[in-house]
Amino acid sequence: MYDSKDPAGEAWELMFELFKGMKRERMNLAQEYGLSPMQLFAIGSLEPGEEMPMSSLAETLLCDASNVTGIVDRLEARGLLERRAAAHDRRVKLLALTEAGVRLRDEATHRLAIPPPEIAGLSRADQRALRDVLRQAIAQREMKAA
Amino acid sequence: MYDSKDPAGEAWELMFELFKGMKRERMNLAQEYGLSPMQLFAIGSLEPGEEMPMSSLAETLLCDASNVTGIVDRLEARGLLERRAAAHDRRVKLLALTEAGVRLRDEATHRLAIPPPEIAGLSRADQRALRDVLRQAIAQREMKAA
DNA sequence: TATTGTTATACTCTATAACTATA
DNA sequence: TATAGTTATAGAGTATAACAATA
Repeated sequence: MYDSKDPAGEAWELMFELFKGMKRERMNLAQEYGLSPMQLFAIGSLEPGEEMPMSSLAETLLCDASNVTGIVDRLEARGLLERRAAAHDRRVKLLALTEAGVRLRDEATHRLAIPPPEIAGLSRADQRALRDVLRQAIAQREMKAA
Repeated sequence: MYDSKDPAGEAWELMFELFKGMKRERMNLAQEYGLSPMQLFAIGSLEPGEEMPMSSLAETLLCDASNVTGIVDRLEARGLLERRAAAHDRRVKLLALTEAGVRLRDEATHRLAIPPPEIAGLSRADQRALRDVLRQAIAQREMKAA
């Protein structure tokens, strides 16, 4: 038995199909909360109970630091997060979710973590096989970094 | 042997890790061509040699039809596509890639189709296993649609 | 009457550059 | 001097509503 085509290429192509569905879902979810997709992503990037400098959020969001000012302004006006002073460096502002922010984040994160029908409908054995190969894939990345 | 956690949920979480890397790659590629991510996505959505109504592109892009006017304006000004009259319905405008558009699209599509190191670094057996499970997953979708 | 694409409007995201206040 | 965050600016994406041409 042989492959008519590169299996890695086909696998990547198929994953892209699933990715498109996720994009739509994220847009719908953001709209439900009255947030833009980027605002929802920002909320999701903050860990409840932890503080993150604005510069770190800019890296996570893959955008310039100047954009974060506006994004954070709007989320702060909505009462979902707050700016706090950093103890050791008065230039730095630390971001932290408010109680309302934590609630929204937990709910949204939970809903986005639910696998789509394409994955949920697989047999348990196929789900485990998929998980195992993906663990391998991500492990490759960590090996390379070291 | 048992699972400490839902395998579908963990698989979905791991796929999300790979998606994040793809987002960065798409942004970098668009910037190389001097296009916005959305403009590159629009170019990639048009099949060389085929025509697509603007309304269809709006559906593919997951945005309102009014946005497509501006996106297409900018791509047309760059000489990457053109508007054509539809024979049967004079309200409709058909979009078609120019020669330059086809060249750019083919090159960008080819580069985006290259699997990331996480997938390329898997053993051939793992790549096939991943492909087979993803074929199953997408087949689920088609079964449901019928 | 309904539909396709456009325009007008208002808001958000985006990068660049200049600025403030710290370090 | 260098860095964290802001502001100013200009361009692009976004939805809504109103519109023209056509069906």
